[in-house]
Formats: sequence, C-alpha cells, structure tokens
Amino acid sequence: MATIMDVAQEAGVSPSTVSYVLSGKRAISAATRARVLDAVAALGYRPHAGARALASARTQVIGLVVPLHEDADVNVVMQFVRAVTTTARRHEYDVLLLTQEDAGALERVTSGALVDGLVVMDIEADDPRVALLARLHRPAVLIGLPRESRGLSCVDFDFARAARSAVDHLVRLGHRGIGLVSASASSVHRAGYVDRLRAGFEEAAAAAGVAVATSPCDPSPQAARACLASLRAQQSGLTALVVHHEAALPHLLDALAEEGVRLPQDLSLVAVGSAEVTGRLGRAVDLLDVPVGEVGRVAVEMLAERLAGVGTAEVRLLTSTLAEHGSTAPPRGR
Amino acid sequence: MATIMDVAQEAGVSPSTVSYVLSGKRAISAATRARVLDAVAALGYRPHAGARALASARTQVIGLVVPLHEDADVNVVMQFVRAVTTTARRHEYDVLLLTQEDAGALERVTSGALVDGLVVMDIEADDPRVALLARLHRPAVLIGLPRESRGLSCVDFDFARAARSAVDHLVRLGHRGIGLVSASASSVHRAGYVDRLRAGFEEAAAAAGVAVATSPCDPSPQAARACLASLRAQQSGLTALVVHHEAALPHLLDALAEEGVRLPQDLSLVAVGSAEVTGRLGRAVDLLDVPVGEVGRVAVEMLAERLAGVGTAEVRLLTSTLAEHGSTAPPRGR
DNA sequence: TTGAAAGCGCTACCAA
DNA sequence: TTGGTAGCGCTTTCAA
Repeated sequence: MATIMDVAQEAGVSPSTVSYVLSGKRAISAATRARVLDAVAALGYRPHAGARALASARTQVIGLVVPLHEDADVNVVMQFVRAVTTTARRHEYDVLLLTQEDAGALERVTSGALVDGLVVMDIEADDPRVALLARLHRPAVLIGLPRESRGLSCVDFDFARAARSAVDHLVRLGHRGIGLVSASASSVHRAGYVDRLRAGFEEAAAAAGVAVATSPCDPSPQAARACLASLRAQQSGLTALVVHHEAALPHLLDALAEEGVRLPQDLSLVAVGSAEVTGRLGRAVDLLDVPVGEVGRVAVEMLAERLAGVGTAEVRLLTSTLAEHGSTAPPRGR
Repeated sequence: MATIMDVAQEAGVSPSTVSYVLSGKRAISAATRARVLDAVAALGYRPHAGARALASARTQVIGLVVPLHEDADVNVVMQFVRAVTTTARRHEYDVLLLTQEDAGALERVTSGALVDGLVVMDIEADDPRVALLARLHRPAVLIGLPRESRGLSCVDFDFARAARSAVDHLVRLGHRGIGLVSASASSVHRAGYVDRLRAGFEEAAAAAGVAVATSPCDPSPQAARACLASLRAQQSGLTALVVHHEAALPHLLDALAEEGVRLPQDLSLVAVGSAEVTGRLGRAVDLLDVPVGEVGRVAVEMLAERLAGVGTAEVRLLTSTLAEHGSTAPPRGR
C-alpha cells in the first residue's frame, strides 16, 4: 500500500501538503492540489485508518449497539440498521456493529478508541447503560427515552403523543369504549415505549371521559382470540381498538374476520407501528406510522453534529399523523 | 486514557514488557506479570486500537458485507449477523458492518486498513466482487458458491444435495410426480442458491425417473394459489411438493388448507429453509434445515484461521438431514 | 527475563 | 502558499 510519503514524492511536495490537500484544512494552490490528486489517483493511495486515528484522535467510526436477541423485531431492527449505516456513510463514518448481549462492548470500543461515538438502540426508562455512557465521556445518542438523560442525546418516536392522536381520532368519531392491545411484557422485556404509549392512551381516554380496556397480546392466533375476549370482558361497550403490536396485528385481523366482525362497520381499528411492516398486511388499516428509518437517520445526524463539535445534547421526539385507510368510522348507531 | 507508558511507570517496568505481558509473546516472570496486570487494572488501561493497528498491521476487525435491501430475507440476515458477531467476538474480533449497496466499501476498508479480512454474504455464481476480492489480497470468506473461487474461501449450505435428499425421500415413499416451488427471480435477483437447488432437484428426479414441475412463487395468497395451479397444469400426477421459499410457505399451506387438501394424505410436502423461520409456522412440516447461523459461524472460524496464518482457502458446503414432521407419506393408493 | 529504541503512517504545529 | 518535523501509542527487533 502506498503511504503519504510515496504520494508526496510522486507529486514533488511534502507529506504535510498531501495531508492538507486531502483534508482541505489549508489553502493550497490549484497547481499543487492537482499534482497531489494525480499522484493519489496514480498510486491508488488511501490513508491508513490506524495511523490517522492515532495522529488525529478520530476514527471516523461510530459504534451501533443493536438488540440481536430472538425476541427483538427483526424487521424494525433491520430498517433501523439500514438507515444508520447509510446515513453514517453520508457523513464519512463507518459503523462498528455491537450487540446488546456483548456486555463490556461499550467500555471496550470507547476506551480502546475504536469509535468516535455511539448510537445505542432500545434504551429503557431505567437503563443502567445510561449512567455508564455518561461516564465514558463520548458522544452518544440513545434510541429511547430514559428517565434521566444525563447530558446524552436521545431520539425516539413520541409514542405517548401517538396514543393521544389515536384516541382523539376515535373519540371524535363518537367512540366511548376503546381497547388497547400492546406487546406482552415477556416479549419486549421492560421496553419503555410500551408504557409510554399506554400512559398516553390512558391520559387521553381519561381526558375525553371514555372507557378503556387494555390487554397484552402474543403474536399467535390463539393469543389474539384470547386478547379480544379479555378486552370485551373488561369493557362491554368496546367499539374501537388501538393496536400497538405489529406482530400480533395480522392475527387480530384474522380473529376478527373469523368472527364476522367487519372493519370499520362493527369495529374501528387504529394501528401504531412501522408502515414498512404493516404495509405487508393483507388489509390496509388506519395507521400512526412509527418512522423507524427516520429515527435512525436523525440519530446519526445528531451524533455527527456532536462529533463535529456543533450543537448540544438534546432530546428529540418524532411524530407522525394518523393516515386513514378505512378501518375507522363512527360506531354503530351513530 | 492511560497509555502503555503510564502502565509501565506504575508497574516499574518498560513499555515493551507491558506489551509482552499483554500479548503473551514472550516469557515473563510471574512477579513481573502480576505487577503489570495490577497496574493495568488500577489504571483501567486499554490499548489504543489505532496505535496497535499502526504498529502491528492488524486491526482485529473484520468487515461483514450484508444485503440490506428490501427484498433480502430479514430473518435470515439477522440470524447470520448474530452468528457472525458472536463468533467474531469469541476470536477477539470486532465487526464493521458494510452494506452491499455501498459500492467501493470493499476497496475502502481494505486499502484503508480498516479491517483484517472480510465476510461477504450473498455471493452469486458470477459475482463481479469475487475478482475484486481476489485482487485485494486480504483474507475473505464468501457466503455462496461462485463459479470461480479464485483462491478465496467459500461456505454455504449444499442446496443441490438438499434437493436430492428431498427428492430421494419422496421417491422412496413412492411419489412419481414432484413439484418444486422456489423464489421468483425478481425477489432474489440471480441468487445462485435457487439455481443450485433446482439443478439438484432436476438431477435427482431424472435419475429416479420421476416427473417434475417447477414454479416460482411470490409470498402472497394469490401467488400461492397461482403457483399451485401452475404446477398441476404442468404435471397432472403431482403428489408431492418441495418448497424452497420460506416466505411463500405459509401462503401455500393456507391455499392448500382452503382447498381441503390434507398433508400428508392428499399431498406430501418437504420444505427447505431455516428452522428458525419455518418453526414459526402454525404447522410442522418435513424440513431440510438451512443452518444459517452455522454458516455464519463457520465463515468466521475460517476467516480467523486464515488471519492466524493457518489453513488455506477452501470451499465448504454444509449439509443437513431431513427432519420428518408428518407432512410426507406414500401417495394415495399405495 | 527484561530494556531501549526504531519505526508504523499520519496530523498539525512551528517556521519560512 | 509550502516544508520540516515532533509526536500520537503501540509492537518488535536488537541488546543485554
């Protein structure tokens, strides 16, 4: 591999000039710049990442911590990873993949100077990693909404607000008994966003004075049937559903279809989830899109800004508006 | 961050001694080693990855090229990525995530000395990246079976052999008309493994003198129905199916159930695919498991060996045996 | 069994 | 506008 010295020699300049041409951190005459760039091209020169990292204290690599365990939603994780990697590349960063299961990864890559900063997925309300990350003194962007952000940047979808939008929409249509289906605790551990959505749901329902019922659901036909039964038992006047569980949604729709329940005539339904996932359903439903890719993109943009020394840590909650696709209507008899 | 100098000072030894204690490349007295390790622990010392890479010409990072486009099977990709990262960590390697879409990534990470070696997924029979990789002179392991491996290591599942196993099993049961369902060309580009499976299928069928029918299928209820119709049109004596398309399988099963076709009484079915994916079906089917995680694990082991300077490039094809789950039986009237 | 010191290839400061 | 060069933190050879 050619070194910066080889390029300098070939172009008849000093190595520092080559460095400055490449980094653009110094004014260079057009003639010199051209000679250097020619030499770079001729030799196929590429700076040695390690040498550069050593001299500049920057690796141009960001660490991405993803949950790779069984019960993480692979569609969502993939969509997120894709957005992160493509956005990172646009900012001249590469991505080091770290798994949540790899305890010690944060310390290792950070104090070993493997990465300039971190994007950490799936942060829970009381995630112990938040305190650790704060101690590491590296720019980090958390995906999620920890109770204490400790000076770290956070991005997430505003699940509470989405729930309020869904409830408001249904209340406006005249519904007075609304059910919420969310992921069961087992399948998402203590994922904060489930609770945040439920809190928003209950708050909005209380404010509107409507009755609610809630039930977790597993992604299986039986669980879907049981879930519907449970909601009806809790609340006999149930006329609408908010479903915050992409994987269970098809089974719920199947169960309803089997019962002969028609949407929206007999029941209204609003889903909260990624459009890329729900879009693969057989049937279109009213949707509050969780813009997973957008969250990933914003996370990297925020990290890149912090690494560039501009901007400060902040908490950003993305929103979306309800897209109607014919699964909601006024309840029967109105 | 503490440097090796700090540790040396703290332990009262020279920096080279610290280096040797950490690398184990030189005999060190127990006393010295203990003092050094104490100092390391006390200072929380962690070698600077860039400095190490510069001095040793090794980064302890491997590049993993994955297809992150829409139509890649996310379940399979995730399973693979998980196996690669965990295996890599076991060998003291970190993983740099590269996407297939990022043209130039191979050259960049390779000549920039960002990675020691590469694992490249989804290699097609005539993949242009094979020649490029050969030119880069870095250890690489290809997932797939290129026509020319050009001195590179390859790992994959033996799809041709799996097809032969499936056909042999069905022929042994007495079937004389067998259909093959595989992914449509659009959804997998020119993925070589689809062709390899089909070749094995046709070869085994020809050898046994049984009639065949083949039809691609998209993962939708309509496509599944159309696919079944097409197979029957091609071959009226169809009594068994080999399905090499995880995503279409549930729709095929639904379509058959709707028609009142019972497995295995009316039709025998063998699936070829990842157990982790087909396991989530409602119904168990005879399966030739594609051990995705195993392929990832083996790929990293092979790469680690090559990076350690032991072993040579080789082509490894993993196999699996048919697991019976009650979806095959002798055809009607036998 | 240990130490000294020469680089690895680059960046960025100090000079010119 | 350009060059010289110290030094980033480590590995490894040469000496002892």
